[in-house]
Amino acid sequence: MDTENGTRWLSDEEQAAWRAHLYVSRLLMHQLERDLQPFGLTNNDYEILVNLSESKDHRMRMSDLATATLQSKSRLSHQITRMENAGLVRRVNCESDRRGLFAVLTDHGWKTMREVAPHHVASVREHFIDLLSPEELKALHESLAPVAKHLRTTRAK
Amino acid sequence: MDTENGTRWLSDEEQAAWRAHLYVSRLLMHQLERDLQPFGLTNNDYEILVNLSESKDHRMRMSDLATATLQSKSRLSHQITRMENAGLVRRVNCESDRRGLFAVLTDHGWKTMREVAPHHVASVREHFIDLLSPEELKALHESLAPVAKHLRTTRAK
DNA sequence: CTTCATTAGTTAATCTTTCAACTTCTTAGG
DNA sequence: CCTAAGAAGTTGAAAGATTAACTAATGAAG
Repeated sequence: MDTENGTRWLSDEEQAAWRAHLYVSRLLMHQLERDLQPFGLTNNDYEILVNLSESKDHRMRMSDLATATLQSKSRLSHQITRMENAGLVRRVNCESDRRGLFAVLTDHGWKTMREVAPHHVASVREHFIDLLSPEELKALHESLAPVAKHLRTTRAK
Repeated sequence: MDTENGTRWLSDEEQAAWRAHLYVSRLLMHQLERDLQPFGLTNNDYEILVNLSESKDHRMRMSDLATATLQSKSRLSHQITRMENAGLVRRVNCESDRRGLFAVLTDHGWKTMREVAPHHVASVREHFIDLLSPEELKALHESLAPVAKHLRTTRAK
């Protein structure tokens, strides 16, 4: 398996699997983005709506939201500003920690979420879930779990 | 499986698998980017170097390169300009079609590629390939192949 | 209490990506 | 040939992302 200078290059099968993963994840994101476009949302917008929708009182602290969505504080701050301008979300001060802010879903944000979610799920099904058998999906999940764990711990960031 | 308004929501297992995929692909790209950083390259830079390195005469037409890397012509044009400024690549006119341009690897680009590739492969192994058994990898690849095919045909773009 | 390191979040500057308009060249039809 | 449609690529402006510097509040240690 090893070669010349000691590098363990990828075998053909490894290479092919790796490139398939790259290809699928890129194109998939692209396709989901396209399917959200008619609703005036980006993947980023949608992810934030999901997180807030699933949170108690439809609100999250900026930091927690940044962590949950794997974004930097700065990026999230800009993102929330945009979504605030779009009326999807608003900032609310935190009583217990006066440095802190909540991002809170507005009525319009919640309504948008309820309206768009079915289309988004359909999109995820069409371009991913329904193309795999339940067994394949389970295997995929189980294979990915250790990778996820590794990456989670690796990013001391 | 179906519910209320006729939407086929994701089952718990589907949801978990889907989110694992999202999580892994995002964090993985991030990690690879970080590992390339010491060499002054981005994932984008690297991908272009790979494509040119594997091409005859280390050159590709701009359009083909854009297609191969799934980027818009415009984005590629900017990208190549930056890489040209970094001395990794240069533009060369095409004889047979005078609208056309080749992106060509410079000596420095080729040298950079040879130097960085082993580290990048190590990175891909550490954060992905070596975390999966050969069987898992094969299964993953086989599961993803139809998805890739679907996405390729779907994007009339 | 006071000090100081840390945490929460924003902001300005810079870099990258996207979008639409544009130029130049090729090619298919008449 | 001549013309019009399409392809190859670039460009400038606008939107989004990143980086580093900054403000303000918290909280632990003396």
